[in-house]
Amino acid sequence: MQPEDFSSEDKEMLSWDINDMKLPQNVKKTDWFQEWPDSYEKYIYSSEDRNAQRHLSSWAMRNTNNHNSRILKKSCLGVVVCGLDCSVDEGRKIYLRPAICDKARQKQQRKRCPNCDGPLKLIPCRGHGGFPVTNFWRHDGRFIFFQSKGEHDHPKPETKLEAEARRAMKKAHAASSSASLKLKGGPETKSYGFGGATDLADPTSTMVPTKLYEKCKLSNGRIYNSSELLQPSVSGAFSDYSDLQTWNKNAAFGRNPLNDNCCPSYPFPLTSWPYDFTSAQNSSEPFSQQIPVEPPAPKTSCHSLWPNPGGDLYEEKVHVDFNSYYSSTTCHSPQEDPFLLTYTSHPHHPYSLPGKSNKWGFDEEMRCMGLDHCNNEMLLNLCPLR
DNA sequence: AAATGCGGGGTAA
DNA sequence: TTACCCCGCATTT
Repeated sequence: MQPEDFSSEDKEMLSWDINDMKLPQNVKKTDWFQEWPDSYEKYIYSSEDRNAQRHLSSWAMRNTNNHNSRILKKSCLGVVVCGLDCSVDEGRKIYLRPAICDKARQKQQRKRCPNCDGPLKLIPCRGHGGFPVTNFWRHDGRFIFFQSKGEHDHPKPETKLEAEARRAMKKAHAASSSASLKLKGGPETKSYGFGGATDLADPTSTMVPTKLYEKCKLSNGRIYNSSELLQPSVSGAFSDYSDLQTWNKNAAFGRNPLNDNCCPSYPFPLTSWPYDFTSAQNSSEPFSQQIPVEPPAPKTSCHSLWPNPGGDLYEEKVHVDFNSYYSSTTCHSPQEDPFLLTYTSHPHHPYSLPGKSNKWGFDEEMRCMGLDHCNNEMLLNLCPLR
């Protein structure tokens, strides 16, 4: 679209700044929640959007005091990598999510690489003139305005959900290890990053805590079986990113190769379709409020089938599942651990989308997901379950 | 336990 | 003034 094609209203929608005294209120079209906002972007979300309400991002963003209670400012913490630059299988790298809490982050940095036991290293974000990328949130009227400044100059970390699930898993492993130690009276489990592997059966009926099971379901839409939960694994690993410079060039500019892979290369390692209609029906938010009015054309094809698209990434299992799974844990292979995240710059599955401007990246992802949803059965057939 | 938000206070340009 | 940062505290998840 050429600039002259914009109406004055469109221009108003584009020209606002988070610091303006007055922000546009005649918003006709709210944006779909962006999980990985990058570069200099602005979005207007519905005030009903739970993810926007919580100022969520899959980048590790911490609160920053800007002495302005009207505008919430957050800055990026970067990504935690292995100090020895180790690789997991197929060259994947470890990209952990920095803990948001200062104390927890210090603690995290004393921990070892889950893959090689080397030291961990925090790569700070310097994407905004040498400072961390900043995100700004402002609630105004029926909308939540979002603005980001800077381009992330580092790989994506695990999402919040992945990190949480990993923690939960580690905890459960510790618990199960100590339980087995008590039972058998001796150390016999080997640590694989998450802790010792034990042969548990169905997670719904055995030692895997229900909470963990739910958490794993929640993290990316999959319901893992116990062998997946406990197999030797390394979390937060991505491939082909040993050279950050390459990444930077790739990410230049305004986009990130991950965004090109809106769907996993191994698209649907799902043991069941994750959408839970009961949950959606029970949603406290009216469905109509969750859908941005007049969504961009690409996603309209399926948006009516997409339940609660602006819905809760992190609260209601279903939506969480999708958004997190598809946009961050791209390119799963059937053999992969659920938390082995891959990072490929060469999408090779039939559902990847061509390069595009970052602006609609997530919408495209949503479209992709919508398509996936529409073609659920077909795709499940295409991608046999383990 | 960790994430999140708030706000006091500091530094540097 | 602006834009960073650090810290402690309270609340939520």
